[in-house]
Amino acid sequence: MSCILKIREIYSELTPTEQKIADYIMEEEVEVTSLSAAELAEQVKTSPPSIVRFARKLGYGGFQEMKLALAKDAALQDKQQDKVYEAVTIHDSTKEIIYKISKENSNAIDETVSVLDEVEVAKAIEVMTKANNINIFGVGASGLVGLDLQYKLMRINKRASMYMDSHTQLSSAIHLGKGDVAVGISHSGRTLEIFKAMETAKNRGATTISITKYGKNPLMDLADINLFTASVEKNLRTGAIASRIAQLTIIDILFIGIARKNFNEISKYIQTTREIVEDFKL
Amino acid sequence: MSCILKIREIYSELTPTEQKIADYIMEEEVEVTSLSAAELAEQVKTSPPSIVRFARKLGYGGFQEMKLALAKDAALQDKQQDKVYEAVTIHDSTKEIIYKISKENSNAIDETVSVLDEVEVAKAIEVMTKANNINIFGVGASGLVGLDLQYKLMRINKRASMYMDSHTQLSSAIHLGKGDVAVGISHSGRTLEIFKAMETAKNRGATTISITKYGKNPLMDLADINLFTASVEKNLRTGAIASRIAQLTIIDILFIGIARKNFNEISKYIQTTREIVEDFKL
DNA sequence: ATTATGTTTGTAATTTTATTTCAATATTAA
DNA sequence: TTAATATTGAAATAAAATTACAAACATAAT
Repeated sequence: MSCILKIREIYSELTPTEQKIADYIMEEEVEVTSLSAAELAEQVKTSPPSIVRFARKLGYGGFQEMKLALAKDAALQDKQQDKVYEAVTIHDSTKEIIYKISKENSNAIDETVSVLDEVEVAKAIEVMTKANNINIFGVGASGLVGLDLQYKLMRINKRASMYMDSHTQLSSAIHLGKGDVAVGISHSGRTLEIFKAMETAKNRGATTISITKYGKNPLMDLADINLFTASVEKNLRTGAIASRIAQLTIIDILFIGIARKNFNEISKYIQTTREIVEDFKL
Repeated sequence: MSCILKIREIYSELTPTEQKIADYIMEEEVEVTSLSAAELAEQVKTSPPSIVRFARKLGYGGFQEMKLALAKDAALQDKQQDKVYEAVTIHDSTKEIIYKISKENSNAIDETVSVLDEVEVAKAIEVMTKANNINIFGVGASGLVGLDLQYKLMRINKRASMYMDSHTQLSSAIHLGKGDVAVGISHSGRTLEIFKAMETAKNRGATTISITKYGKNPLMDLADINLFTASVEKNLRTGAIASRIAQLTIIDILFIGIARKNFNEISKYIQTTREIVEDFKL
């Protein structure tokens, strides 16, 4: 565990002097690394022994050991700093674009993992595995994500319908019922067509799953199960860059979760698909 | 720069005793952290002053400072270990699936960056920016990636044709000529339809860009510009999980690269698109 | 209020550790 | 071979961490 975290944890049971030391370390985390026990004592207006006792209380062998732990913390923090990337500018070289875009996409994945509720994912996998019919709704970039999900499900003999236009979406939604599942994909969670189709599906008794950005929005309010993506989007205000990667990561998780449940059958299907597709290869 | 890297860099200009110290530190990197200068000297069969001189030679203020640097190195190394993920198994919990899939996707991006040739990317951006017509070819999962590229280009008023079936692909390819660009997406680089369409495009004088996994394959042999994705694919042998994320990252890079070239016009288009799309929102 | 008890804290002594000085030794060039 | 230079470690020194201990403080019981 990180040193700072340890400090926070036992802060309340520290003596006044120790709390003063804790305050200083939490404030000046990095600087402490280059201080001696006596110097630190001077900063905090206390004595070297108190510093050593403090280090011991945190579970370290002594001040020296605590300093090493703080250095490690700082290193990881620096690493974290790499995440603070900037948007691409007109003056960026190709190299910089490659770096920034890849970072942005990586971050989208990491942050999505941190907002994704594991219980909701498990529920989604459960209902999709048991579903009679699966309907997927999405338009624009989210539509492509929906197609991806449909295509993946098809490979494991799990039929799903995916509609990108509003009329077909509503026509299809109206025939859903109990035991069916509707998946609505919309980054904003405010896409009118998707909302209407999902509303219809829900009224008909289908279980509804939303894939939207994190935060309150009409679609997640409506849906039974909510899967969130991180909402970062920095580049050129174009939208649909990092958000799509995040959505696809959720799709992958759902797919693998469903595929895993009946692994043996499924690997047979995949093998067959694979062999047939191979015939078309050079 | 990491301490070990510094050592390697100046290794040849170290004195015999210093090289012995260097050897020991490179071997026992982590352990050194908990040793005093005298203890380390004993291990290496030398004296404390030599240890201190060694640290100074690397640019540190003293042995203490070098130890802090080594601790930081170790922390980062531990972090790196996170990358060694395993494929999902039937027994994995939802939590493990989330973790493993996200890691796999992150890694696909990182590794793609490492195989992607910056010069080829720059060339691709250049020819696509100047192209009269852009034709995109892909089938299956790669077809969805192609659609994504088409959709993105459309948003910046750069018309591109994307065809998912072989007949239309060939019919379209035959009308290409000099100044046109054909983009062929195929993970294996061995998809027959895509190869035929790209061959036709090339014969007609169009510039051809391939997006395939890293390594020799027919499509990259044919194409003028080759963009490679990392070829990792561990999960359930299903294909099209990480590879798709890698392909999309390349698409993002191309898109941003093209969009950047005429930034002002483009942000106007995007703004307009955005406003119109907003009208359809809740 | 006063005393006994235990805790907290800093001073001073001690120990450990790092660093510097310097002379012995090894290496290199003339 | 010899002079100049570089390398190295023993001993001395300086700096740092740690310990021992007693004063100061807080708390509870009388």
